[in-house]
This record gives sequence, structure tokens and C-alpha cells, in this order.
Amino acid sequence: MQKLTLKKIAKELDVSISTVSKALRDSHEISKDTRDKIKAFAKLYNYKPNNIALSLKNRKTKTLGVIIPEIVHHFFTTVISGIEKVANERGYNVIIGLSNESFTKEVINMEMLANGSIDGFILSVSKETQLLKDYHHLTETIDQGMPIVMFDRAIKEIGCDKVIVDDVEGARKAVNKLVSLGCKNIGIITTKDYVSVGKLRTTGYLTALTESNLPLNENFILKLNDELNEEAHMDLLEQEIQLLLKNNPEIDGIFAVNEIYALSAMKEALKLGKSIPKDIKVIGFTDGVLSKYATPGLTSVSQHGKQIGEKAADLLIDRLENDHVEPPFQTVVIETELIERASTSEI
Amino acid sequence: MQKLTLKKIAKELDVSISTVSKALRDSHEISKDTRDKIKAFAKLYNYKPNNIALSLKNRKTKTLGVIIPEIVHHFFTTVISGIEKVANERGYNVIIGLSNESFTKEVINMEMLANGSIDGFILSVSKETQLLKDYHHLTETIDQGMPIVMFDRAIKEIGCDKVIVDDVEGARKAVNKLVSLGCKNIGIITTKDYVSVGKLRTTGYLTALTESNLPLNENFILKLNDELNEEAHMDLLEQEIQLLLKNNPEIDGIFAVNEIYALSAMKEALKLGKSIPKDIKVIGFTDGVLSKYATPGLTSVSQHGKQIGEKAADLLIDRLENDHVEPPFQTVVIETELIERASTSEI
DNA sequence: GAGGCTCACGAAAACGTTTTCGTGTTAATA
DNA sequence: TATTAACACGAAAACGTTTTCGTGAGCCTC
Repeated sequence: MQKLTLKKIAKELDVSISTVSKALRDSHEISKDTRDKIKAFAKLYNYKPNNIALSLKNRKTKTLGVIIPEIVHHFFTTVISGIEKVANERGYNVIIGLSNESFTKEVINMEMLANGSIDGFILSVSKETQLLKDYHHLTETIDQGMPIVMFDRAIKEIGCDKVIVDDVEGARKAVNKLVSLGCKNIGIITTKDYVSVGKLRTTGYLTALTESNLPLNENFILKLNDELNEEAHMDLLEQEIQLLLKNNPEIDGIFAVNEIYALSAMKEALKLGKSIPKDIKVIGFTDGVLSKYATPGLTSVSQHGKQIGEKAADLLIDRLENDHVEPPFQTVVIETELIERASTSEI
Repeated sequence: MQKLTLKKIAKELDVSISTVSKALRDSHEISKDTRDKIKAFAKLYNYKPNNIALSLKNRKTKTLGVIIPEIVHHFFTTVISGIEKVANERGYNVIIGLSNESFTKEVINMEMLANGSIDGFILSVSKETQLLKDYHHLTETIDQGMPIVMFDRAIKEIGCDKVIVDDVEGARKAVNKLVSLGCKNIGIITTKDYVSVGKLRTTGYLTALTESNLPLNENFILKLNDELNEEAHMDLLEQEIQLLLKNNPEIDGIFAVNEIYALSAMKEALKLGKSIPKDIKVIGFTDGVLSKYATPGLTSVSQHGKQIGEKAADLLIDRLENDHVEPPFQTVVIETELIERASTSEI
């Protein structure tokens, strides 16, 4: 049985299309008799208006486009769950595009969606885009009147709403926690500086140290290549961390900029006969499934991904429904929170 | 600058809309001169046809609807990544709906998308749907001529293409591995039977035991409540597992139907002073991030989520492009694979 | 009984495409 | 020179809605 349309109902009931449309929208232009008859018929055969036709007519699709670098990723999925939640509550759908950290795929995906399929974008740019600093696809879609909300990996130069994590502050909190627990020699395991969040978290680490009047020891800083957090390179990763711990046995606290670095640090510390948290305390960034189920449980900086998604969706929909793509733009900072577990417990 | 349309180009160049359309599609009905002029203009101002208008005209949206129970979930995201890959290669977009394991949300989401927004569904039903056994939303969309491909949690009674994991066989493989490594007393940590995959994996466990002529010891079977794998109930979960291991010290192998159960088992075994894999070997199901980064690394049954997604998308698009919603339907079984790590290594 | 009103409905345009079918002009043919 | 064919383009319909603007019929008023 094919989909019912206004035209078919009109034909069946021997009235005009306009009458059917009006009756279904309860226009009192139509007599109660006809209205009831049409509504009964529509209900009986389960008429639902065609979204595409509505989109074309209204020139809005009630759909948000979300572009992320990766989907097999705890943080991004929590963000999506937040986006989906408010989108659904406010009557919107969510269409997802993956850039796989590739600039080209990001551009193609956005172009594909920008031609009428969606009303606005929520996006976190790919690493390659950050590297190339080529933002023409962003400025062009904004110029065409399509609003964008960036999250997490936001770009200063682009004029649009943003929802970001205060990476510096989150790292500062974490390191401060270690300090307050008595750690005197705190190491950091981070990425090379071209990864923006890695750089920011390193900054937070440095800030916390100076604020606490702790000396900065360059040997305590391990900057790793970004590719090392794949399973295939796990042993290399572990070697590097082992070296850090072996060469600096006085280290009594570790701040790692992601879960994997933190877990590896715990593993290597244990291997070296150290006990956690007694001899060495560890804090990671991103409160994902690894932190929760690690042994011992890993204290970590939660970024509240769901909140980020919710806020981003709200910002975007607000802008769509007041349709002004003009400034002023907001930048919302979502507070991080330290989730404490066994890796930093007092005893 | 608003979006360019055929009409605007036509006006600007003082020709008719049809001429513009034809010129852009390289019709030789139009003289080379006019064609070139129009194409140059379109390129200059970056004309892209409006997808919504095309969708309405062609009565197809080139968009797949994906409905899953949860998105913060390793398995489902790998499936999505597979779907997205194929969809993109074949010129389709992906729109995502989350049921959150709720029957009602599943129905609403599907109805929202079924009215023209998408060409077909890829879905894994919610637990509640499995429980209620109410499939009217599925049969109705199929009756309306919209194809569905179900994956993982498929429903026998529904006539449509399916991509499934052979849970029984995967579990059998895992238990056989334990047997071949010399385990004599193999326990299982599974869910209550109403969770379909839990039940199937339990069946596989039982099959393997009988095939190996190992006695079935009811005490070795721990069936847990589904809600225990949230962080909040972790201690309860661990207590139950601890009891299993304490009461049955002869257990030398554990098969767990998910990663969390497996990790908890390893944790409790270590607490009891057992060594892994020497005293007790452990295998989990679903090869996610936890298995990879656990200490020791957890051997687990990989479901090849990405392949599942790829296959599902291919099946759906094939059906769409040959547009026949009629039988015969395929059920594709994606083989599982045992990923071996330290938790079952020989020494 | 003529004018004006209300009522209940239909025609048509619009959203942005594609495509079929004319149609007027020019050039080639008989 | 008259007929035809090829060429280059335009008008209009269609996809499924919503909405504006008519309009005919019946009624009331003076």
C-alpha cells in the first residue's frame, strides 16, 4: 500500500486538495461536517504529511547536520547523545557525517549536506583541518546563511557560536588535586603541541605547577606522537612511559591527557613495583569507559560531553528559530569536573 | 548571499529555467554557446542543486535511516562507521535515531523518519521491543514499501534482510579455546535469559561443553541482572562474581558474555590471589576498547561491527536501487573471530 | 428586488527541480 | 519555391504541501 497524499484523499472524497489540507489543519473555513469526514478518513488510513514536501515549502528541513571526526569514540558519542536528546525534544532530526579526521571528507560531507538537506551544522573539525588552517568551507556555509555551532575543537577565527571545554582549567584542576594530595614531583604525559587540546592541557599543567610554586622539571614532561594510541603501537607507547618512570623514580604523580596514556602509566608503574595510589597517583582526561573499569579505577577529568551536545543543539536551534545568522555569537564554556576514583584515593 | 537557484540563473542570463537545467546537465538540445555561458555562470557562483527539491521530484532522498538503542556504545558505533562508509561511497547520507532501549521512542523515531525523510531503515530493535514483541511499526513500514534491514538484534518473524552475528558459534569458539588450553572447569558469566544475545551465548557455552564431554556444573553458571553493568552497581556486580569464584575455587576458565563481566572477573580473580592466565583464563565477548587496554589484555570474541554495518548498508542500498521490496530476503551471518590476548596466553 | 454579507469551498501559486512536448526559426531538399 | 528536417529554446506539468485569493450560493437588510 503506497503512501497516502492529500491528492488521493481529495480524489477519494471528491473535494479539492485545498479543502483537505485546511480540514486537517482544523481551519474553520471548512464546515464541521466536511472537516470531520476528512479527518476521519485521514485517521483511518493513517495519513501523515510528507516531510520532504513540507521542507521544500517551508524552506527548512528541521534537521541538524552533525560532522565529527570519528564515531567510535566515547567523547563524541556522548556529545551526539546530548544533541539527539534536545533535537528530539524540539522536533528536529540529526544527520551524521564523519570526516575521519580528513579535511577533504569534511568538506565533501558539508557540501553534500549544505544543499538543502539540513538547516544548520554542529561540528568539531578534523585534525587535518586544524593543521591546514583552511576554513573556506566553514566561512562559505556561514556566508550562505547557514548557521554553525562548533564544539570542542573550535576555531577562534570563525564567527559562530561555540561550545568548548576549558581544557586548561580542567588540567589545572587535576594537577592541583595531585598537589593537594601531597605530590611533589608531578609528571605529564601529553601529545605533541600540534594537537590543540593536548597543548591546552599542557598549559594547564604548567599553570598549576607555577601556582603551587613547584619547580618545573622538563624531564617530567613526555610529549608523545599522536599515532601511539592505537592498539598496534601499544608496546612503543608503554616503552616510552616506562622510560619516563624509570629515569625519574621520584615522580609521585602523573597527569595524562587521555585515558590510554593514563592506563599505560598505571600499568608501567605497577610493573616497576610501585603501588597506586600509595607511591604514585594518576589522573587522566576524558571520563570514559576505560577510567570507570580500570583497576584501580582511574580518577579523571570529565568533560560532560552530553551537556556539550545539549548546549550546542540548543544554541543552533535557538538561532534557527529566530532566524538571524548575525552576530553576536556566544562561546559557552562547559565546566569540567574531576571524577575521583581509586587512583588518587587518600590512602 | 542566499542560495542560487535555477530560476535566479535563468533570470540573470535571460533564458528559461528549462534551458538552464538542460545546459547544466549537458543536454545537446542546447547550443554549445548557451551551454558554456550557463555553465560558466553556475560555476562562478557555485551553483549546487537543492537536494530537497530533487528528493521531492525523484521520490527518493538518498538517505538511510539508522535506528539503534544506544550510541555511547562501542559495538553500535563500529556498526555505524561501517554503514557510513558504504553509504558515503554509494552517495547516501545517514540519519540517526536513538531509541534508548525504549519501544515508544523507537516507534516515534521511525514514524518521524518514515514520512519521506529517508528511503529505508537499518535498525537494531530496543530491548523493550524484544520484550513486548510488538512489531507493528516494523510491519507497517515494510507494508508501505519501505525496506528494512535488521542487524544484531533481529526478529525472526519479520520478513526483511538481516545481518546477524552468530552468537552461539562465537561463544562456542571461545569456550573451545579455553578447553584446548586445558581448562577443565569453565564458568560462564552471563545475563538473564530475556536478553536475547545473552541467551544465545549461553547456548554456545553449553554446546561447547557437551561437545568436549565436559560435565555441566550449574554452580559455574552465573546469570546476572541486566542493570548491573552500570558504574553505579559495580560493587554488586563484583560481589556476585567474587562469590562465584570463591564458592568454586576449581574454576580455571571463565567465559563472560560482555567486556565488563570479563574485566570484573579478572579483577576478582586477582583479588583472590589467582594469576591470569596461569590459574584462570578469561575470555570476553565484544572486542572493544576495554579488552584492548585491560591489564592483562583480554582475549575476546570480535563481532566485526564494521563489517556488519557495511553489509547492512549494501543490502539496503541494493534493494533500494533495484526497487523491489519483495522477497526473497537474505540473512547474512557475519563470522566472529577470537582475538587472543594475554588473558589466555599459553604460559 | 437590489445590494451586501457570510459561508464553504476551489483555483492557483509557490518551494526548486526534471522532463515531455510544443514551436518558431533557419537550412536543406525536392 | 514549397516542404521538410534539424536546431534551439520555452511552456507546463509533476513531485506534495500550504496559503492567498477568488467566487457562487444563500441569506439578510432596506
